[in-house]
Amino acid sequence: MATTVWQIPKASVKNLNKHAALDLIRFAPGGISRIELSRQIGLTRAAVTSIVGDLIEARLVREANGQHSGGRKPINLEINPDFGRVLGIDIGSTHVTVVLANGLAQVLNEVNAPLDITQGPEICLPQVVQVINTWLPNTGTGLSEILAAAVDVPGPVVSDAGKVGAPPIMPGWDNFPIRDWLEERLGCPVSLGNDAEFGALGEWAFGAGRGEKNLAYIKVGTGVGAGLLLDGQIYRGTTGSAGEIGHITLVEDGPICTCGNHGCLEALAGGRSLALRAREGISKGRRTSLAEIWPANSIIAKDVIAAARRGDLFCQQLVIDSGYHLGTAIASLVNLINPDIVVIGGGVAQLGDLLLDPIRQTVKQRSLKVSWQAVRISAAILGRRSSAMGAVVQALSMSLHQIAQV
Amino acid sequence: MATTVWQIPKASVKNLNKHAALDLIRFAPGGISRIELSRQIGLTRAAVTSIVGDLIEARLVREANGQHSGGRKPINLEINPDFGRVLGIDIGSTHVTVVLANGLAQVLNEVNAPLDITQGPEICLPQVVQVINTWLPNTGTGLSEILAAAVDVPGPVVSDAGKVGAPPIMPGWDNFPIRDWLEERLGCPVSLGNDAEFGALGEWAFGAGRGEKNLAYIKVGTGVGAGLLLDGQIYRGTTGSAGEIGHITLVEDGPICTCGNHGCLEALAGGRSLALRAREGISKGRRTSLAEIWPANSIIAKDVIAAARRGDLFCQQLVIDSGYHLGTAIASLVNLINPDIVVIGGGVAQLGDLLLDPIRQTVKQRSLKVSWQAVRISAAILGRRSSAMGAVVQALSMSLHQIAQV
DNA sequence: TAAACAATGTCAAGTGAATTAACATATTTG
DNA sequence: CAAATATGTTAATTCACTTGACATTGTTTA
Repeated sequence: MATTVWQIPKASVKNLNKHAALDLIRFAPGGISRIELSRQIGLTRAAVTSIVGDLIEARLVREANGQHSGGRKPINLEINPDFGRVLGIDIGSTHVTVVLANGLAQVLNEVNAPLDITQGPEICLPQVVQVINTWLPNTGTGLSEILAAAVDVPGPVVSDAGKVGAPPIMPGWDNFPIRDWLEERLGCPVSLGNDAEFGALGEWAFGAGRGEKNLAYIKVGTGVGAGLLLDGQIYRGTTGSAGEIGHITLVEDGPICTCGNHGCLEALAGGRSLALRAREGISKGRRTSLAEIWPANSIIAKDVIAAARRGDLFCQQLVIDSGYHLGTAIASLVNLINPDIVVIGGGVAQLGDLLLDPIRQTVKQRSLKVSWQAVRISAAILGRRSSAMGAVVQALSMSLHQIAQV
Repeated sequence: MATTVWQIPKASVKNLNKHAALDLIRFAPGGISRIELSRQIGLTRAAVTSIVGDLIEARLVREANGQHSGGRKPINLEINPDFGRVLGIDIGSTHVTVVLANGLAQVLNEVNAPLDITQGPEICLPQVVQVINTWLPNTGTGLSEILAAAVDVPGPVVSDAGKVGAPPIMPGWDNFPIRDWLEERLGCPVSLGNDAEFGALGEWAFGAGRGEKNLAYIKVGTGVGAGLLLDGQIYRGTTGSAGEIGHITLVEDGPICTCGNHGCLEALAGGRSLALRAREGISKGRRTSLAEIWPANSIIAKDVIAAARRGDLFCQQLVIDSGYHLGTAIASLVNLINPDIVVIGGGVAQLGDLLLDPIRQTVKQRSLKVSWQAVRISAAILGRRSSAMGAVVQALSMSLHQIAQV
């Protein structure tokens, strides 16, 4: 099993084993004992006793109960939920979700608010802070109690700089110092990431791909993007734009995409395309419950998904078509990446096998046997919250490892 | 810069810094000083002095001369070329190449021999050993002087087991204990890898992608495969079949491929396809110097490449067509992986820009701006020897780090 | 040319995270 | 209840690394 997500900073190579132990404790479902730690890290029991002693003294870890067999009952260790609280902030193209979590990454409270990302950072970010400032006191938590926060946005991120690259969906955000701006207003360390990347992290830590070594999370929202977790580490690529599966060309002269090209996956299977195809169908007189909506061009992807769920055959077919296109692109990904699991997230993933079956079928047909036999294709377990939970994981990584530093 | 290729075994986490220093010395072009090591590893000068002292005492490293500026001249360090010799063995579908190298990975001697991989391991492997046994004594090196060897084969490898997965081009090799068999006959540790994977390693260490963090090596031979080096580490995927770019579907109802599907990249742009398209053109009466060859179905990819080189316009067009198909698949790879560099290797890569320009053009057209702007697309510098050199790097990794262990 | 400066490299004492080897504790089993 | 088994702790020791002083080797300046 992969052990670390946290990129260990150079200054702490010294305490490598302490950080390794901390991550093993964090991500072990149901806790882990000292002896199991010693086996996995490769240290002696004595060394682990000493390391765990430090972690308990720092109030990061506590002892709990677990099961056993044979001799003496092992003492289970888990993160101390009261060591502190963090925020996970998921900024989408039309909304923001903020999650308050404790040390165990348990969600204590949550808030949603609409947002229009095209309005740029000067409008959006103050809105986000405003939402937090009015909501947080009601949860019984002061802003000063927050140890760290992580934010994700739907575009490629230059993570060292805390800015976004050149996102087509985020006009005006280019070069704005998102992380620094938020750190100042929230008064705590902030980490900036990509939504699909954090989705991958969330599903890896607490979702469908728990503990897998190689995971791809496909976020099918307004756009389509992938977050990659390879050999147990988030993979960002050279300029932070790895995983841009949405702009793979599938159909030579297909419909035009927001990126300027034709026939991109996003233009064939994304939320925008789903709505568009629904409207086209209606104008051609296809039989569907959506025909009642007026004006027809107010139909959005959410409507199509809801109708498909209710049993609307036309909308179900639209979803299935999306599945085949997604499957084609995912087959390429499976051939190239050879992952353990592909997790499908975003709105349409709620439809489960209706979407997944055509994906699975296409992947089986279009990728190498060794690769498709090894891969599971599942819907996101954390659903709408995959990315926010990934942000929580990231925020906890920051504060846990920072405190463990000394 | 990426520092390690060698996957550090658990037992040596203790000497982490010693291994880090060794790799920095190995891959620093023109040597590296103690002070530079201390900066890059993050240790004090005193600690580096001690570590380097150990390495010199073990005869792995020696002092050499370099340039300076300012105060005292730094003493450059390099691997001691005489610490030992290794073999790099590249098994292709029709040939085997064996390279003898010293500690600095300098090629001392080389041998080529034909081979038919479809004859299975019981025929091929004894042939390989036979080639080595007759050639090696002439180089002034006894088999007993070889510290380690690395072998690559053109199929997915289960590297822990030292066997191949389920390669379509390698019937009969499935489950044969290639590594163990060779270790016994050669009397030294052997590492088994995939040809594209070792090609990536070779070009990363001494070729076109020297020291890059994220590199993809595309081997265009009889088949088409990619080796991936991500975040400075070889990436193999879950079952060792990552990088199978050759079986990405490009054309829905395209020509049939060896894998059973239709329209795979390999069936459109691989060596087999190149020869096939040449024969088809001839039978249609196209004007080409290849028409002289008789019978027409004896034409192979090598002939087409040679003709294109001589200026045969028909053959050049075939190569350009291959370039566009390769470009389409590489555009997907660039979108997904966002690499620093894509290195094109194999026979056709000798043609340089004739092949690369259509690739570059297609990638520019079909991938995201942030990604194609960041990526270089180059031909392999090591040419035919990319994989064999990667094998040398791997073999040296084994012996250097094993000796440094204690 | 000598003195000052600058950078690299080494040495010796001290620190702390690990190992080793013995012991303590808790739970199941005969 | 004793024996067996597994987990966890303790104290002495080891060794990689830091600290701070010093040595070496080069350039620059008075």
